[in-house]
Formats: sequence, structure tokens, C-alpha cells
Amino acid sequence: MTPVSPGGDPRAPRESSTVVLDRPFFARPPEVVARDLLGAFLVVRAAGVIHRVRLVETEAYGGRDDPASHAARGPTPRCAVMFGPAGHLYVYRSYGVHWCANVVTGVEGSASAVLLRAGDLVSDDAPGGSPPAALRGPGLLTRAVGLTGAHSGADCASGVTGSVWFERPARARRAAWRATPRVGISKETDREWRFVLDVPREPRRGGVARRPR
DNA sequence: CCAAAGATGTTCT
DNA sequence: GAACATCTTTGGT
Repeated sequence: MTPVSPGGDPRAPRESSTVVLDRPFFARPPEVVARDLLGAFLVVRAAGVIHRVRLVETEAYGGRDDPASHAARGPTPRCAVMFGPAGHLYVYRSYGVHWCANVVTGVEGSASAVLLRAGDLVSDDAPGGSPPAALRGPGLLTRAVGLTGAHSGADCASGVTGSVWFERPARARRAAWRATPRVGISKETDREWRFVLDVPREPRRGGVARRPR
């Protein structure tokens, strides 16, 4: 990671104004929240550095009515956060290796959530900073911004005073999106609750775009 | 390029 | 023990 520039950079590109997503935003059905999170930004503040990820892929998970959900069999020590109020993070360990981050949605007790599957890491405002990185997969996304199980239960719907929150551009246009079956599950596979930004065309530069050096 | 194996926390059988 | 809301590494076509 690039260290914070001490004097600030007057040439830092100025983002257009953004709106912080509040609790009513999350207190809606998971498939609605999942779709509306596409194009929004996950913001994580860790050790004085702010990471911003533009979300491009999400998945909705229900509660007891969804066999593919961790909450299908009721609250456990791991997924208890899902049964709490909306707008809190639910971070769990996947295959003993990766961290996966969700936001709790719906009315309290419905135990629904949205899994953050992929995004684009926005470069920091440091001059010559690292270019945007494509974070494909929930485990890579959490690792890039430093989200771990320690963040599970954190409230990310009470403004920018915490360490995690969500933003969306004030002049938000409805982005084109696509719904598909969820990835990596074996139950309820016909439910199309995976949402991805519908990119017009993948920039294909005539075959393998290997970066020369 | 595609397929298979390996790592390993939490939960269920 | 076995299954998982996964990703990396290795080895074979």
C-alpha cells in the first residue's frame, strides 16, 4: 500500500458528491439491496488508509426460507449477526482460508444478507498510486481492503464515523445489470439472486492481454 | 488452456 | 468424518 501523502495533493481528482447509504436502504429485501449495491462503493478505513471498492457483483441470501443461506438452520455462533438489524456486517471464514463479507438486510430477524462477491479497487489519491485492481471473488475482495472476522457485527449504516460504510454517487444512474443463479452452491440453484453489472463489452485486445515489461 | 488437488474454520451427520 | 457462499498451485492435454 502507498503511504499517505503528508501534504495532500491539490491535483487529487475530485469525486462528485456521494451519498452514504443509510439503514432504510439495507432494511429491504436482499435481492433489492443486492441489485442496488451494484455500482456503489464499499469504503473501509484501516490504519489511516481509506480503501474504496466499486461493487460489480453481489449475491442475495435469505433466511430460514433459503436452503443455501447460512441462516437456513437458525442462528449459530457464526451467523448470529444475520438475525440482528440490517446494515451490520456479517464476515465469515470460507473453507478455513478466506474471509467473505456480507451486509445484513431486510427487517430485523429475517436473517437475510448480501454477499459482496467482486469489485474494482479504486486507486488512492496519491500521485502515481497503484492502478485500480479487479477484485474477483469474495475472498480476494476482503483481503484487498483488510476485512476480517473482527469486522463481523460492525455497523456500517450509521455514517462515516465508523470504519466501514457504503457510498453511492449522488447523481446515480440506474446501471445495467444482469441476474444469474448463485455461484458455488448446490441448493436452490434455480434462484437467480446473483447480480452483476452488465458490461457492454470486455476490452479484448486481440487475444491475451499480457502486459509486457 | 483446462482439470485436479490442497489448505482448513464452522457446522452438520 | 463430510460438506461448504473459495482461491492458489500444480500438472496434464
